[in-house]
Amino acid sequence: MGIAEILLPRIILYNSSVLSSSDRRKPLPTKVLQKCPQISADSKVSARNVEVSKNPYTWNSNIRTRIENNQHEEALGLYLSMVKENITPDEFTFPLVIKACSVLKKIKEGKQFHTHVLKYGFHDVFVQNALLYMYASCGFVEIARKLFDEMNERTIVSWNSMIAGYAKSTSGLELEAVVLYVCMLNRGVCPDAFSFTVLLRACGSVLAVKEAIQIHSNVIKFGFESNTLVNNGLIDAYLKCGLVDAAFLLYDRTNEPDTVSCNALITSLIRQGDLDSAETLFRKMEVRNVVSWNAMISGYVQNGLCNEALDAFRRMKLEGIKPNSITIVCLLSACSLAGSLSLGKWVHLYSDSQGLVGSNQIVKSALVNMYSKCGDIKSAQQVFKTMVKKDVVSWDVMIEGLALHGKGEEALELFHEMLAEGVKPDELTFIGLLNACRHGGLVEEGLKQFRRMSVEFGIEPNLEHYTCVVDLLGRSGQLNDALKIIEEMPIAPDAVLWSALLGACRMHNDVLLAESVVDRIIALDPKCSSNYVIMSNIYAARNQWEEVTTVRRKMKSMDTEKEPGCSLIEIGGVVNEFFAGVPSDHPCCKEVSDKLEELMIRIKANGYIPDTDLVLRNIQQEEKERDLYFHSEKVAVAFGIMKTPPGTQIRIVKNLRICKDCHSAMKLIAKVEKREIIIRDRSRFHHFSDGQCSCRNFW
DNA sequence: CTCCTGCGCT
Repeated sequence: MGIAEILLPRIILYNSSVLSSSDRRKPLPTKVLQKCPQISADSKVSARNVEVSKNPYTWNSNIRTRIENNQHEEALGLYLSMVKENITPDEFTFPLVIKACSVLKKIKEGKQFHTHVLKYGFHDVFVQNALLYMYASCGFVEIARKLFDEMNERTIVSWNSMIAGYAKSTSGLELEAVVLYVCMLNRGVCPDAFSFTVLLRACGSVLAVKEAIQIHSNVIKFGFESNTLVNNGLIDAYLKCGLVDAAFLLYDRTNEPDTVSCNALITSLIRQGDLDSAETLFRKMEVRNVVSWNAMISGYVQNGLCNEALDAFRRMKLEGIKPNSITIVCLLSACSLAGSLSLGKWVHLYSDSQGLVGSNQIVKSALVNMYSKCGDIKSAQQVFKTMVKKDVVSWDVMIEGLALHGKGEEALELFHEMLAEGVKPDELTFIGLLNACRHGGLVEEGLKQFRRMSVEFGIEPNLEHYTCVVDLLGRSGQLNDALKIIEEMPIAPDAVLWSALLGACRMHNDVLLAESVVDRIIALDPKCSSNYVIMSNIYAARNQWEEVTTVRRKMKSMDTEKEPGCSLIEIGGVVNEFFAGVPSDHPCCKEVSDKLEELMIRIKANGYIPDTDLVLRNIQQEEKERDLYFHSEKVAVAFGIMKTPPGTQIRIVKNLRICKDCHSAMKLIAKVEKREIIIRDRSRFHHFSDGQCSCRNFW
């Protein structure tokens, strides 16, 4: 069976259609060849041919073929075999293998080649250029510059490589690209098309409209106006600087619209939030390549449209376009968003079979993220372990994953490991850490890390960090300390931050503080319904029904609606969606209601007392209980129990936070049904089993 | 032989 026959499982999200059996997952082929077959063939050649294979020329052209086919790992493998065969590399070998290091960002191997170069004494300009670019593309711009300054002969490629190094740098050195370009002109070196394409990459960050226009005038001056590559670079530069009209003007003036410029426009439209126009442009394109499809898939995912993203992926394959690792990363994002473990697993197997995982850190980090977000923290940890090179994002996603699953101590341990390996933490590392402490009830530790971040690591806490700390203190009952933090922080608090405090007020029934907090929230964001809901919850819990009515009237006048609770459960490849309330539009609604009633009776016999304080309306006890019964996660659980064999794990994704009542009900359902129930809510994962929850009541 | 625009991880 060929790889092309593997089909994407037809997981239908937000819809109850049935999966057709022919589309089910088929066994996957074995891994891609790691070794290059040509090597063994070469080593078996007869004595007559030995002379030929001793010649580095044959090896060089083999290496070049690999590089042209994007098989950079294999190219480096060939070099090793070559050395093993006692063949001395020549001045043509090094530019090739060093280029492979640049593409793969293998600085360690690159440095080794640098040593070899010095040992063999190859100092020609090709080797020097390759080294220069290798250091620049691995982020060592200063080393590259040192090499550049020491070169006794420079070609236009040397200048372009150095300019590219600055232009692509993320450390604010983009301006240096322009400085060097001007320096080059002053020395009488004439730029070529490459000079402009690399220079234009610096636009959009430090370099703004003014510089883009200046570069454009230089393009005209040196006669590269009709060069497609340069023109595309200009279009992209204008888009990134916000001169969208100018970009479209350049695009319209082009005789033959190019795929690359179209892709840039699509990306820009998506960035502006205009998905419809992006779609229209995409449909009009005559030639669509993998980047075009990736741009659309990424656009759908950014807008939360998982179904459309998957659909685009199917159409892409039908058009015969081969997905690349970027496609995989986008798909994994969609899986994380939908919380669909089965789909995520499929994407993992599929990308492995296509050789798209390999040692790609970004794909691996996306996998770690997907497994954590889909509730399979063990697989996330397994993938993480296989990562040879870990960047700050890899550590961040793993720490955040452990936090989501309430493994606070493990997250802290990992953080120390990260520091020990010399990786510098960033803002998101601390979001992960603070979340880990929040979800693990580690108040002191959380405060310690919060203080550390600016003092030791020079990272100033942002609103999100403050929200974590306020939540951490608030949950543990230290409401005044939380308030103090807000009052003393150097940045202006937003509605979300105040909401964290309001939630804590609800938890500890501090109605006085809540009243002053809610006023501040309404002043900042009058439309957000959840705060009115929390406030009316506080009043309802104290039987202050008049106040409840006032809040709800105010909420109505503000034209806000409560976001409806919604839970997803995937069974046999179909995602079933349940909203709060008696299910009415699901094919099995009557059976689900009956099953739920039955479950409630059984857990009541095991000590379940409905927490009717949580119900908003002033209604009779019995009705209050019915309101609680039909929270979406309870309905979804009843459906899951009904539709799966005894003992099967149940996984649910919920859009809001799980409520206290559902939380205690789930513990008992897990116990009486002898099932493991895993619920992902807006804030974290809850693993229920045998009457307990993994969150130890911190959430 | 070396520099080549567009799409990616919390």
